[in-house]
Order: sequence, then structure tokens, then C-alpha cells
Amino acid sequence: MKKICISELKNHVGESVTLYGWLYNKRSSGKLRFLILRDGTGYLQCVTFKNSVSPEVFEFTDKLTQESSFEVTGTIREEARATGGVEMDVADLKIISHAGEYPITPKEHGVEFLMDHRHLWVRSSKQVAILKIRHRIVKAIRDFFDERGFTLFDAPILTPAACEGTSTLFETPYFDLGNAYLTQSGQLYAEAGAMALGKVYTFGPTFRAEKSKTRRHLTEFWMVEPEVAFNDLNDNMDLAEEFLEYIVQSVLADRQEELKILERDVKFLEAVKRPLPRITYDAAVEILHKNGVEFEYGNDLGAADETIISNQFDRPVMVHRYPSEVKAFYMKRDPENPKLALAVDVLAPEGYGEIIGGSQREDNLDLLLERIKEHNLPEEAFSWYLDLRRYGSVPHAGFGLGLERTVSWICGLDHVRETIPFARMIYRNTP
RNA sequence: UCCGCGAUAGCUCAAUGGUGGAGCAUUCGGCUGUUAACCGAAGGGUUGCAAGUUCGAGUCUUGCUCGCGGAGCCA
Repeated sequence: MKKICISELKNHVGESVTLYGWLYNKRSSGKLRFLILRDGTGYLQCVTFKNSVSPEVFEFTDKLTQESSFEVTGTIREEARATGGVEMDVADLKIISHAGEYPITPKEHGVEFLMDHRHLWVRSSKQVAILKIRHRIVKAIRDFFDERGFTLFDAPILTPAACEGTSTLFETPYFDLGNAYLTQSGQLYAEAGAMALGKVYTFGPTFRAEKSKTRRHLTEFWMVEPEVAFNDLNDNMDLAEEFLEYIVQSVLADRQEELKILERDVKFLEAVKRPLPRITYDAAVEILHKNGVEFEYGNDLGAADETIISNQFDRPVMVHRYPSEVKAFYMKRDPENPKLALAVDVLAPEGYGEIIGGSQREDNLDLLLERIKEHNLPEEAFSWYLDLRRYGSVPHAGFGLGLERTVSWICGLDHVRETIPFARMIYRNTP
């Protein structure tokens, strides 16, 4: 027999069906029991009258504790008073497994307690909604690139050295070859892929051993990084804005119910349409000065600065052409002003900060060698990367989008720890 | 690493230096339409750890541990 789930019930009104799931909540009133069943696809109120079931079944309803698993059979009926629009009149019920006292009650809990019970917290309705939106965003990311002729080009997670040289890396012994490091970016490998396949993207976990302790940071997070041969900075920004529009509009099209559960004000999301505003770093600094911020030209933008800048716009804003000194070694200099890098950061609205960082890459061998020396990076570790400039170097560009920051922004959350099933942070690696 | 805040029942929080309470959860009882249901009752405590001040410390002082928020760094 084909199993039916709660999300399909609108097609089964008037039928008798059997459902499997867990008890989300229960209310009782004399000879009446309201059992809220959840099965991962939705919630259903199962109404049990004492007179319409056997005494044994009615007794079961009192034994069902929160999160007990059970099988329930009954008739599906349209019901305006029910949240999902349908209800079940229970005819039969079997307990699959009785749950002990469940730690997460319908009342409020603190962050520490919930994170300690993350393996159970993911059952809660808001967490389920967030994880479904995360999945939809991941699908949008894959669809977007797949539909545009990109090839998925998986980068290694164990790497011999720093990709960018700046951040701290997680280190692990690697047989007789000394230490290996968990990747902080697949980008350099993606560049090799772009020279082979033209348009590629990497999508996988990324690791930063920085002692960051903010609502925007995880030590393990997912990043998607497209890299395109023959693209310049403008092409890169065109791609980024089309990409962001596609992601947000996909979620709006398919995940309205989940956004409602999260009480997300979708007007901020509906505004995410091309073109996205593009301003230079110089213009961004001007905005800061106009708002009375004492900002020294040449510094990188801080979190508070990003919020002030993004608050000027109703949609994500692209800030491009940063001082090259605050950016990575592989970024190409602006031919019209060598003090600037052909970099672009995309700042999400509502103070969510940087969700994309990208650039046109330095394609000249000699200049790249110079940069590696300036940054005191070990040249031999980058010899394979330099080969990309020795054998048919071309202009190319790409960017990285942080998945969890994007989910956090689209869901309107106040911390990225809820955007991934099991967050890894500086003071937490359990459960 | 630095700055700020915090730790009291299973959970969320109260308690003027003077007998540690409430709501939820649990158990029992009541209710035929509940929406974090409601009403009644019961059980539940080494106040994060260690020392100090005091006749007396959950409360004041010092140290430690753990957590939360922010900065820097970044996606």
C-alpha cells in the first residue's frame, strides 16, 4: 500500500487514510481528544470522540505523550477551523513507540538548551521550515548553474596549504606528507576547472578556524563558488545579481507557507529583482561620511558600516573596486587605478551583511608572482596555480556565496546557527 | 584575543542581606471544539564551582568554569 503523507491530504478529502508520524501536541476536553500529528510534511489535527472509537483506542490517546510515534486511521474532512484546512476523524490508532518526558516543551527555551538538544530541536515547526527553505535554496543554486551550462567541479576538502593565506586553518596530520588543512575556499581549484570547462561551480563545506564569535559566523559552512573563463568584473556582477534574483524568487514561489511560519515580512524579498544597485567603494565611503561615520578611506568595511550602506537600498547592493590592500592576493588590479582591486562584495539588506564576495582574477603571471611575494605566501605551494597563467591564461572571474548567511537573510533569522542542521561554532561541536 | 552581560526546579524566569516562589513540563482528577486550551491537586532545589565579609549570603567581595552578545577577521 502506498503511504500517504499530510501534505497530500487535500486530494483525499472524504477518504479513509492511514498516517504515520509523531505527536506534536495534544489537547483534551472530557470525551474529546485533539491529537496534533506531524510527519515531516505537515501537521494534522486528529479528532478522537470517545463514542466513535473502541475504549482501548480512547485509552491510547491518553497514553500518547509528546513525540510518541503512532499510526492513525480515519476519515479526512475539510475543516475551516483547522490550520491546514483539513482534519481527521479518528477511527483507529496504534502506538508505535511511547516517548519519555520530552525536553522541548511548547513553551520558550534558551539558546544554549536548544542547541544542546539540536537533534530534537530540528523537529520543531520553525526549524523544519528553515531547513525546507535551506533545501529550496540549495536546489535553486544547482538549478541556476546547471541551466546555464555550468559544470559542477568539486574541490578537495583536504588541501596542502592556505588558499588565501590570511585566515586560520584547521590542521590535521596526513600520513607521511606532514599536515593537511581543511579547505577555506574551493576557488583556486575552481579556476583550474574554468580553464578546463569554461563555466564551473564548486559547492561544498568550507572551514575557518577563526575565533569569530558573531551571529554571522560558523567554523564549518557551505559555500557555492562559480568561476567563469573570459568573464570580467562587470560580467561577474551580472551573474551575481541574476543568481540572487533567481534564488529569492524561487523561495518566494515555492516556500510561502514556510516563510509564514517564520513570520517573515516578504516585502524585503519581493524587492530582490534586477538590476541591483552597484556602487564603488569610494561611493560607499561617501555614504558613511554623509551619515557621520568616522571612516578612514582605505580600510575595509566593518559590520556596522555595511549595515549603514545597505540601509540606503531596498535590495542587495553591490560594492565594487575596493582598495587592493584589504583584498586577497589573486584579485586583479583596476587598470584605471592600480590601487583598486576588481573586487565586488554583495551586501544583503536589513543588516545581514556580506553574502557574496568575488572578483576578477589576476591573469598575468608576473603580477601574480609579485602579489604572492608581497603577501609573504610560499611560492612553491602555488606552483600549480601559477601554471594556470603559464598555459593559456585568460581573463576570468568568480565569486563565493555563503549558504548559511543567505538562508539566515531570506528566513529573517537573527543567527546563522539555525540555518544548518548541526552548527559548528567556536564553542560548540556537539551534538 | 579584547569589551559587555549572564548562570536559581527538567525548561523560562521572580525573590529589599532575614522562612527560595510562579508559569510550563510530569503524575492524578474535571470538562464534547481545543488552537502555546482551560480549571483543581501533588511531587520536584547542594541557587554553576571555590574561598571570603557578616549574627545571617540566591543577594555583597575575589578567583575559576561555562554560556550569550559585540569587535577584529570573513561568506
